[in-house]
Amino acid sequence: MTKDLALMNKSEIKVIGALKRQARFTSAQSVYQLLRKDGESTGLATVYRTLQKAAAKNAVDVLRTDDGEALYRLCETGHHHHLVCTSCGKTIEVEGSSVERWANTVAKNHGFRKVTHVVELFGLCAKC
Amino acid sequence: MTKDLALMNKSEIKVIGALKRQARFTSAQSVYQLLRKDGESTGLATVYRTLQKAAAKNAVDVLRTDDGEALYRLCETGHHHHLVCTSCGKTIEVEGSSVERWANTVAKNHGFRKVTHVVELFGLCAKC
DNA sequence: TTGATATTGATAATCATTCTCATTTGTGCT
DNA sequence: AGCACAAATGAGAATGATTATCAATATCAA
Repeated sequence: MTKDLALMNKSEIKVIGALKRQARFTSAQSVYQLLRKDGESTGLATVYRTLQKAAAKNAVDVLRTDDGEALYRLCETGHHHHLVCTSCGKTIEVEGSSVERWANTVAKNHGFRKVTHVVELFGLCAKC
Repeated sequence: MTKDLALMNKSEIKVIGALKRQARFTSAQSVYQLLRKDGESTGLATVYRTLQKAAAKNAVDVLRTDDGEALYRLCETGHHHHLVCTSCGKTIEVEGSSVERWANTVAKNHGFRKVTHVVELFGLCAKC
């Protein structure tokens, strides 16, 4: 969920605001370009700093392209996963309670603690 | 599963062979260093080429570190997922038929085709 | 052996991300 | 308002994994 605007400083408002306007996962570089087009003077370093801080506190979701580039997205709901169209980038947030249970069971069976999981789905959407 | 050695050329044998000796996910840079320590003259570019080709045909598994570095691993079984210790790197291959079913159902419900999924678990193993 | 073709290793080039640091901005205090 | 000091910022350099380039080398059929 989006952090209350009142709790953000000016840079965070600009960066997260720009991200909010994107419907799909967007790279830090792209966010930087978008801000520049809007006439903002925000620096690239600030964009990276802001996005990483936001990701660290789960305010935005992150995933990686095949070549390792980090993509960010401001999501609506709490914990969820994504179904992403590899052609047009359309992204659907999906629930996965069965996956959560499975992950916890597997972890417990092997004596693992503090387990987190990465679950993302990719494919071609109906239109593509 | 490992491609038959007879079908590999010399470079592939060296690179995949070095990877085979590693118990955990290993970077291309590390594989290169390992080969050098063994006195091999294999070039860095060849290591990258070989690992990527192998990954493309699912002969090795790939995952990414938090900073985007690609890590490779030669796995035993067919399609599976991993439970990785974030401290020592110990990796366990796990099955997830329930996850596969969930992924297919979700994809179908949203009209997606040719769906693939990324599912990895991270945590602290019993020893760490 | 010979010429066509594919592979290789050294090295340079790319490019996202991180680091550095001088400057600006924010904040509490008087 | 004026001031001291901490935090945030932006410009540009530095880093480091990955790619691209290309001449040298290995492969192999005829």
